[in-house]
Amino acid sequence: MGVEETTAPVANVPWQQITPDAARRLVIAAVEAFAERGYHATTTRDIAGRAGMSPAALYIHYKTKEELLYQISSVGHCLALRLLEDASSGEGTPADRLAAAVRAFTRWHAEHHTTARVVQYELGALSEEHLAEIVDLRRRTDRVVRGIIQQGVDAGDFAVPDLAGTTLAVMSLCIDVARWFGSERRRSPEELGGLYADLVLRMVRPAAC
Amino acid sequence: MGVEETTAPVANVPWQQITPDAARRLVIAAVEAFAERGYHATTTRDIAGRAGMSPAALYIHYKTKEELLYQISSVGHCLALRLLEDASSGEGTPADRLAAAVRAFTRWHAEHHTTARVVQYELGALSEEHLAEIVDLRRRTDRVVRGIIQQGVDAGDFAVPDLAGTTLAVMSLCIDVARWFGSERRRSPEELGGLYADLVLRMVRPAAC
DNA sequence: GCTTGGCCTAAGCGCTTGCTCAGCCATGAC
DNA sequence: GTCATGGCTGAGCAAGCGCTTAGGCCAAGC
Repeated sequence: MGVEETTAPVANVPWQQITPDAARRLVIAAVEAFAERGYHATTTRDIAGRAGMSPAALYIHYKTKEELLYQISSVGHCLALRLLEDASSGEGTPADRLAAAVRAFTRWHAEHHTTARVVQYELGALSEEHLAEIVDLRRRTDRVVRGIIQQGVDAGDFAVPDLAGTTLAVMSLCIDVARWFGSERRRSPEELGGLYADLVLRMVRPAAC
Repeated sequence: MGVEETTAPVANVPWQQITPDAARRLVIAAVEAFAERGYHATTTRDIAGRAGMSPAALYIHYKTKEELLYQISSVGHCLALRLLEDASSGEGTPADRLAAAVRAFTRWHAEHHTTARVVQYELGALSEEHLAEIVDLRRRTDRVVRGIIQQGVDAGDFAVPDLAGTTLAVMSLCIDVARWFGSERRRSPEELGGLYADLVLRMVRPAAC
């Protein structure tokens, strides 16, 4: 509903793939509102108002308020997955690729922290079927990162006693950026990505030398 | 309202300091409900029902639904702060104390992940005055952890290029446990505390030897 | 035995919520 | 011209919300 199946490159302008224009304006308004106050505290009147429409206009483009959330969650998760897959299939050592993945994933959560907040913290409001789809996307995301770390271990570059646990910690660190980013202004998404890539490499590096 | 000022030891039985019994039952019911569905999606009827009372009984013990949230948030933040202060003022090297702090903080977020979820993710629903109080508690919490890391740097035990950023990352890692813990059963709070203490020590350890 | 005060309930008030519906208006095909 | 169509609005419905009120029950104090 509103998303075109496309192999077009991931745009830097967000939500470009959503048409028509009114549907896109609604999604952007919903992201803002959901990020600010949460899904349940946001009214359909508020969303429609931010998009410059009457409440009824929302239901021409989306069957329910939940479908709007699903749209945001779906697009966001697909984007995050593609970011990680790109980093994973890049050039260089496992350390290079892990650093690239963490940098990209962190940057995305910082740069689009409003979207990321909705994507990461409002899963509970999805319907059962929609949630199942999203959970599957998250599993795939996890697998990509675990794969990179596994390769580093196999190559002898990393020393990781608990692969699943370390993967979880790495993902968790990046995701939590969405929670606090914006409340402290001093750090840019790029700087943060660099810092986090460094910290993660330290986590997987062998202790002795 | 319901909290006794006390220097008694932190009890393992949660909410023991809240009297009378009915007020405590309400708090416990509210924690469950808020953690499951979020503050805004929880009704006062649901809370009262879980506590075995009529909706009106809630308002004998708490002026508003928000005051219940504040109670939970306040007690939770004080508890977390005390955990970290205890670890910070303990014996041993900075590395020992940092490990102890991370282990305790992580364990708490895992063991009481329902409470922690409310404490960490429902701040936005607090009133302005209550939020200000809580934000102050969080600043103090942050300072404690930064203090430990600073001591390690001063002693030459740690090599940390960005003190504030690393502190943020350490706290963030522990806090995010509340988001996902419970969805994967395999790990106990103790194991997770050990794993995270190890990962954090790796993050602050000097690279060369 | 009566009063007091703490704790509770049934009923419901005023309001907001997600969502619907009848109808308006610009556009484009014929 | 005319008629269908897609995008939109104003008005409003049924349900559910946070919270209040009037009053009942019962143990403790005198």
